Amino acid sequence: MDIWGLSGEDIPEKERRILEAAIKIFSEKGYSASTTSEIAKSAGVAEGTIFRYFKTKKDILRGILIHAVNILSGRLVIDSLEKIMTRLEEKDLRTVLKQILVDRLKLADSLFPMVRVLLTEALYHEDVREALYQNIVVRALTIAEKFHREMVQKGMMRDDIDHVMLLRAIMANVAALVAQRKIFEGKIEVNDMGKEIDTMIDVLMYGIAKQTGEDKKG
Amino acid sequence: MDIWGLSGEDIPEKERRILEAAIKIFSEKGYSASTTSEIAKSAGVAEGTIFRYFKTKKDILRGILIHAVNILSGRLVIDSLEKIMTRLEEKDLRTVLKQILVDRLKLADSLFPMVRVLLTEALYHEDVREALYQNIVVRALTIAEKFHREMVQKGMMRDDIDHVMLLRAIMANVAALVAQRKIFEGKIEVNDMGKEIDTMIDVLMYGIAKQTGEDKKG
Amino acid sequence: MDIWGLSGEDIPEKERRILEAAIKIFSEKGYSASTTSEIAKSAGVAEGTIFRYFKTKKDILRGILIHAVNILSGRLVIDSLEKIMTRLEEKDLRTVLKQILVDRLKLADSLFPMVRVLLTEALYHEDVREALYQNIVVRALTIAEKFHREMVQKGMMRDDIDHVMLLRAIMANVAALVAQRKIFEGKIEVNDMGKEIDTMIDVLMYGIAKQTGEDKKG
Amino acid sequence: MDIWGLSGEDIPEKERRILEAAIKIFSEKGYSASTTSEIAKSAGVAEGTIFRYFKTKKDILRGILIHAVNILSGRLVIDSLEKIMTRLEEKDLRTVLKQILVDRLKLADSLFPMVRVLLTEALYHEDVREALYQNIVVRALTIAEKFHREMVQKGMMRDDIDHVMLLRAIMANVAALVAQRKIFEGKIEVNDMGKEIDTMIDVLMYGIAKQTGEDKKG
DNA sequence: TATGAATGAGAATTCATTCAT
DNA sequence: GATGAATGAATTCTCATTCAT
Repeated sequence: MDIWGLSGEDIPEKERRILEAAIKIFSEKGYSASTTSEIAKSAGVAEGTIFRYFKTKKDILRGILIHAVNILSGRLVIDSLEKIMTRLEEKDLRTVLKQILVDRLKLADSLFPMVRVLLTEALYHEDVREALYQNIVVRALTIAEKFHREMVQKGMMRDDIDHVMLLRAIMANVAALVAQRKIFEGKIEVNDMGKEIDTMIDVLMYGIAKQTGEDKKG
Repeated sequence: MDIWGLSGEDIPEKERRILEAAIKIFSEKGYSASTTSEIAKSAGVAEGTIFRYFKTKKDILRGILIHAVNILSGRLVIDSLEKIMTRLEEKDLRTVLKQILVDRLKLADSLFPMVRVLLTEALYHEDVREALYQNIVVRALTIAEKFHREMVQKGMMRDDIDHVMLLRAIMANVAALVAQRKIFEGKIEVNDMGKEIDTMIDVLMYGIAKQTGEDKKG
Repeated sequence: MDIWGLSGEDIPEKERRILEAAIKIFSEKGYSASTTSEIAKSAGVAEGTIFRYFKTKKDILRGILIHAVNILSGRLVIDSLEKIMTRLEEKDLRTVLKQILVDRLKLADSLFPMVRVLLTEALYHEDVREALYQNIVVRALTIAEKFHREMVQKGMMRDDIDHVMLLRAIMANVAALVAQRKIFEGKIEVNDMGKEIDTMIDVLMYGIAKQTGEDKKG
Repeated sequence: MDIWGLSGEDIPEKERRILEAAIKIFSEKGYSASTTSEIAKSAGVAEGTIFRYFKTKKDILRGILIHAVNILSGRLVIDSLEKIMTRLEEKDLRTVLKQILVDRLKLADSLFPMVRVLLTEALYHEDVREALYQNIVVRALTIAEKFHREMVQKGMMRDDIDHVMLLRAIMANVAALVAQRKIFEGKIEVNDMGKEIDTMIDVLMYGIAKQTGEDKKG
C-alpha cells in the first residue's frame, strides 16, 4: 500500500524512496533537525544520490510540499469532497457531514506525517502559506460556498452565517479531533471513534447551548 | 509594556533580554534553524554571554518552554478564566462565552510568538506534550467541568455532551480564529473583530444546522 | 620506514596519517594544548575529515593509547624480550642484559613520542594506568619472574631479591638513560652509547659499593 | 602544616592560596585542562582576583615552577642533602644511602603534586628543562661529585664509575620507587617501606649479580 | 548512474582576560 | 583591592554539498 500517496505519480523509484524517507524523518524531527545522511540511510541510498534528485536539502522539502499540496488539493482531497457532495445530495446534513468528517479524518490520519511537515513549515514560511492558501484554502472555500448554498436551499443549513465561518467551524473541529488523537494520543481517552464523531457532529450542528422551546435567536 | 510577560518574575535583566530575543528568533525560524549568534545579536549581548545564563542552546528553549507553561498555566490563563467564571456568574451563556473568547483571543494574540514555539516543539517532543498536558490541559479540563456543571444547572447548556467535548469545541474555534488571523493574516479578510466573535459564538452555541420549530435532536 | 609502527595493521591510509600527526602534535604539546586544526594541517587533511575517523578529539587520544598499548604489549615488546631470553639462554648475564638493554633502548627511542603521550596521560588518568598495568606491567612481571628463576638456577643472579625488584631496577636504569638522552639531550654529554650501556650494566650487576675481597668482574 | 612549602616565603596570603590551588588543580588535570575558574573556586577567591597576582594563566604556571625550583634547589633539597653528607660523614655507605633515600622519598611524597606539574611541563617545554637542569641537576651533580670523591677516598665506593652514573643510579631508583607507589598505588603491593628501602639499597650497592667469593654484605 | 570519502563553512561552546562597580 | 559579569577569540564538532571512482 502507498500510505504517502507517492506511487501514483511518475516519480522515479529512487526519488520516491527519498521523498518518503524525508517525510518520515522531517515529520519526526522537523526539517532543520534532520540530516541528509539520516534520510539517505532511511531511504537505502547513498548520501550523494540524494543530490542527484534534489539539488539541495531545501529542494527535498520543496518536493515534499509540492507533493503534499498536490495530494491535498488533488483528487485525494477535493475530488473526494466533491464526490461526497454530489453523489450524496439526497442525504440529510447529518449524513453528509458524517461522510465528510469520516473521510477527512481518514485522510488526516494517513497523511499525518506529511501534514505535520507541511504545517510546521507553513508556520514559518510565508511562501508555504501562500501555496497552501492558493491551492487548498481557495478551492475548499469555493466548494464550501457551493455546499453551503445547496444546503441552505434545501433548508438544512442556516442562512445567516457565511460559508467562511462554515468551513472554519468544520475544519476546526476536524483538526481538534485529529490533534487530540495524534498529539495527546492515549492521554485523552477516545473510547469509540464512531460515537465521538456523532457527538461532534451533533455539537457542530446544534451547538452547545440548551435549546429552549422557541427559536434560539429570538 | 511587557508583551512576553517576562518582567514580572525576578529574572536578571540580561537573562530576560536573551529569552525575549530567543522567543522572537525561535518563533520566526524555528528552534533548529536559529543560531545562538543571531539570538545574541538580537539580544544585544555577546554570544558568550548567552552561555553564562544557559548552559546549552537547548537550555534556552527549555527556559522558554518552562516560562510559557508558567504563563499559560498561571495567572494569565487560568486565573483570568476563573475570574470570568466566578465574577460573572449571573450573566447568560452568550455574555460569558464572549468574555472568555475575547480574553483568550487577546491572550493568544499577545503570547503568539511564545505559543508558536511551544506548539512547534510539542509537535515533535513527547516531554513537551506531557508538560503541556499536565500543566494546562488537565487544569483547563477541571475548570471546564465546573463551568459545564454550573451552566447545566442554570439550564443554559446542554447536558448531553461532556465537558471534554465542550472544551474542545471552544478551544478549536478560538484556535481557528487565531490561526486565521495570524497565519493567513490579510488573506482572509476579518472585517470586524467584534462581529466575527459574535458570529462564532452564535455558531458555537446553536450550531450550523437550520433550526426547525421542534427540538433539534428529534 | 614506519617508526610509529602504525603501518602493520589494517588501518585506512587517512586514519593512519591522522594518528601519526596526532602522536606528533600531542607528543610536542600535550593532548589538551593541541588543536584538531593543527592535527588536520599536519596530517594534510581537512579538519572535518578527522571527525569521520574519530568521533571526538578524545577518541583520537584513545586511538593512540590503544595503539600504543598494542605495540608495547605486542610483538615489539614482549616478543622481543622473550626472544632474547629464550634464544640466548646459553649466554652469561652480562651478555643477556646488554641485549635486553640495547633492545629496550632502541624501542624506547623509536617509540618515544608515543610513549611520551602514553605516560603523560597515565599521570592523570587512572583508566590509562590500569590499561598500562594490566597489559604491560603484568606481562613484563611474568617474564621477569621466569628470567629471574632461570638466572638464579644458573647461579648467575642473586636469589635474595625478588623479581619485582629486579624488573624495577632494570627498567629504572633504562628509563633514566632514555630520559637523560631525550629530556636533557645535549646537556649531559653521552659520549659513547656502547660504553655508556656497559657501565650501566656494570653498576646494575655489581652495584656502586666498593667490592671487598677479589675483583667483581672476574 | 604547609605541605607545599609555600608559607615560608613572603608571599601575600591570597597569592599563596592561588598558587596552592593551582598546584592542586594542575596536578590533577594538567595545566591545559585546568581552568582559571576552577582554580579561583578552589582558592576561594574571585576569578578576577587571580589576574591581580598573575598577569596570565601561563604566569600562574611560571609562579609554580619558579617556586618548585626554589624549593627543590633550596634548603628543602640541597640543604638537607648537604646536611646528611656533612653531618654523617662518619657513617658507612649503607647508613648514608638510607638517610639520603628516606629523606628524598619523604620529600618526593610531600612535594608530589608539585613535582608532577614540574615534570609534565618539563616533558613539553625546553625552557622548563633548562631551568630544571641549571638549578637542580647542576647543583646535584656538584654535590654528587663531592660525595663520590669522599666515599671513594674512604674506600667505600667504586672508583671506576663516574659521579654522573652514580647520581643517575640513585635517582633512578628513588624515582622508580616513588612512581611505583604513586602511580601504581595499591597495584604493586609495597608491604614494608623500611624493608623495601633496605632491599633497594642492597641492590643499589651490590647489584643484581650473584656474588662469587665471600659474602658481599660482610 | 550511484557511491561515499572528503571537504570546509558555519554552529555551539569554552575560557582567559578585562573592567565597571 | 576584590569582585564577577561580560566579552570574543579560539576550539570542537556538524553536515550539506562536491567529486573522483
